[in-house]
Amino acid sequence: MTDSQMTDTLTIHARLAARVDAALDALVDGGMLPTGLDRRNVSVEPPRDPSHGDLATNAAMVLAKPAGTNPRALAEAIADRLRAEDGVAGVEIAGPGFLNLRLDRSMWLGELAAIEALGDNYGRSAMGGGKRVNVEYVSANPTGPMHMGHCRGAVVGDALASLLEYAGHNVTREYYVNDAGGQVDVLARSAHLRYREALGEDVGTIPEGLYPGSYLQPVGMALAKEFGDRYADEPESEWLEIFRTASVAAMMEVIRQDLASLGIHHETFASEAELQAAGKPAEAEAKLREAGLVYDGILEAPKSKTLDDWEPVELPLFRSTQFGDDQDRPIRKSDGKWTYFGADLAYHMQKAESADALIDIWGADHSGTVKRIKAAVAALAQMEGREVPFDVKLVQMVQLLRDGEPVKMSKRSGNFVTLAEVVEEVGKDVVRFTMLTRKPEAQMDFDFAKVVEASKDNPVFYVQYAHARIHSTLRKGEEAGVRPDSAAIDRLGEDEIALVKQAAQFPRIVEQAAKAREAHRIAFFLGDLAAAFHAFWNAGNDDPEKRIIVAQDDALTAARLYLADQIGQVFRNGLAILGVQAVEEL
RNA sequence: GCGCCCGUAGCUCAGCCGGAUAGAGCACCAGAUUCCUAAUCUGGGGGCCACAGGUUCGAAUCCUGUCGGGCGCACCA
Repeated sequence: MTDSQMTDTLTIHARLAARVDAALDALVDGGMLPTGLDRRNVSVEPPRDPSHGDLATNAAMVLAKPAGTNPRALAEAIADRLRAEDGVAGVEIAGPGFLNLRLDRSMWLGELAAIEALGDNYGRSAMGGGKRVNVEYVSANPTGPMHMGHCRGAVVGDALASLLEYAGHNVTREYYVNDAGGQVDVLARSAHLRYREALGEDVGTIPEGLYPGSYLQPVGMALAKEFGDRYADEPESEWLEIFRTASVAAMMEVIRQDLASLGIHHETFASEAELQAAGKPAEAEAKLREAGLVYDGILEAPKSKTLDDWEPVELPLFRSTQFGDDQDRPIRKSDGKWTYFGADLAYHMQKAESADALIDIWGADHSGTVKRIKAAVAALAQMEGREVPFDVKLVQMVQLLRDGEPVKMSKRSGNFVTLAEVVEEVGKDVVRFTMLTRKPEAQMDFDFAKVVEASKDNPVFYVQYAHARIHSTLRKGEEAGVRPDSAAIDRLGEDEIALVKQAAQFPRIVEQAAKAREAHRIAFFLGDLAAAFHAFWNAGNDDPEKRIIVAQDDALTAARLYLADQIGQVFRNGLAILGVQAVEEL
């Protein structure tokens, strides 16, 4: 039995969903429901208002219509089945046909045992069924260090990859290296200038059109050391390729370090240059031409602005309009080289060969190109009959603030805030968690002063504080000679059960977040759980009997420590998905 | 002009596949500290879910339109 299968059989939310399902099966056997009803919209989840019970299902409302019966009657029949189940204390029918379930205490206390047994695997799910999901994120151009503009997409992509993995998918984290376009030629020329500088030449100010950043100085020095003055006065044709390869490699090394400082490690770095060298875009073009999806045509002049040098030219165009795009898109330029899109199209087709689903994380400034790339993947389905689900997640800009004032960034002058600087200043955990406290498609501010604030306004801190409190309590207990023990677990009261109920939502939250592909839901769940734990803790301030460590009552203390220990486990598991450390002390 | 994202409390934002009386934090008001970390907690006031239609047993959620904000609209990357 695998870990994820264990989760499914042990956790409350999975068990109850299975029971509702079984009740429906029984009604099908008994002839009350027709066979083959679509149950995808049947949910089993806690009602918003806790007074309605522990769990509610909408099964009767969803199925009544297709079954040709009325919701109340169907609800009665389902309720009868569920009442007979062990651990179900009561079933009520409410409103238009909700079934509200009340569970025995023992069911909830049993969830603590499930957390203990599953440990780091509590919350893992088999939902993904081992499907191969390729998540492409970051893919920053290899022309310099990462800056803050890349940060959010990097974190969002990485957390999403972990989340999907946790939910039972076979995930590949991929970085697409744009090492074939004009910008890497600019990089090579910039490196050549720094190379001459390293040889002792006074290069003055860096000319317009070259990358001015000082991060290229070490690259120039390394090249000077390797080649001496061999290429100092040679024409570009002699050195461009060599310098391009060397400087791209150097930049990728810098980027890998930047990513590592955020705890991000991609399994695959796919090179655009290699893709082209392997003839992939040409292969794709041939296939598409055969299917009538690429033709030679003339592009309309751009509508946004008038270009002086615009001339209508015949180019190979991909029929993206057939898939909802506004315009067909060129895959090659008039000089015969591949456009970015032409190569990207081939790249996505290649990715689709070895994946069951593709996800790209892009900056919102690329929103205009979503349709054409989705068209490319859709074209693949049309040509080969293999449909690969493909999501492009757009991540909005982050506005950097310092004391409420925007921090100015200008890439042109090389004067941008690098990722490394920010991580150095506020720490990896703060950066990661903060980026996940908002849904990715909403704009966000990142205020240096606020994100490092040690108060409950700061969700990073608030969650870590809850975990640290649990840890320190366990330590205190140990000092007093009491260890967590479930022997007296029946003595836990309603407050404790309420905390368990909340923590027990974790597996369900993981599945829903994975399905929606939204890792930020884990962050919000942890924030809520932290609030519940702090409230629970505070009750002990008013009433010493409610403290976790209760004087003169080792059995009860052990039971509460056991509870705290399991809640701590849920924090650790949630934080692990987000790639944030569960600290033991603040 | 066109495309994408956003619009929920004074502010910053959650709100699951349509579900029951729309939530949290900040700010504001009133409280709690002989305490296992008060870096915290308890209670209170505060809403036309931008607006107008539509779909249906039911809409903040789905559809259409309008308004407002952001991003984008090269054979660039």
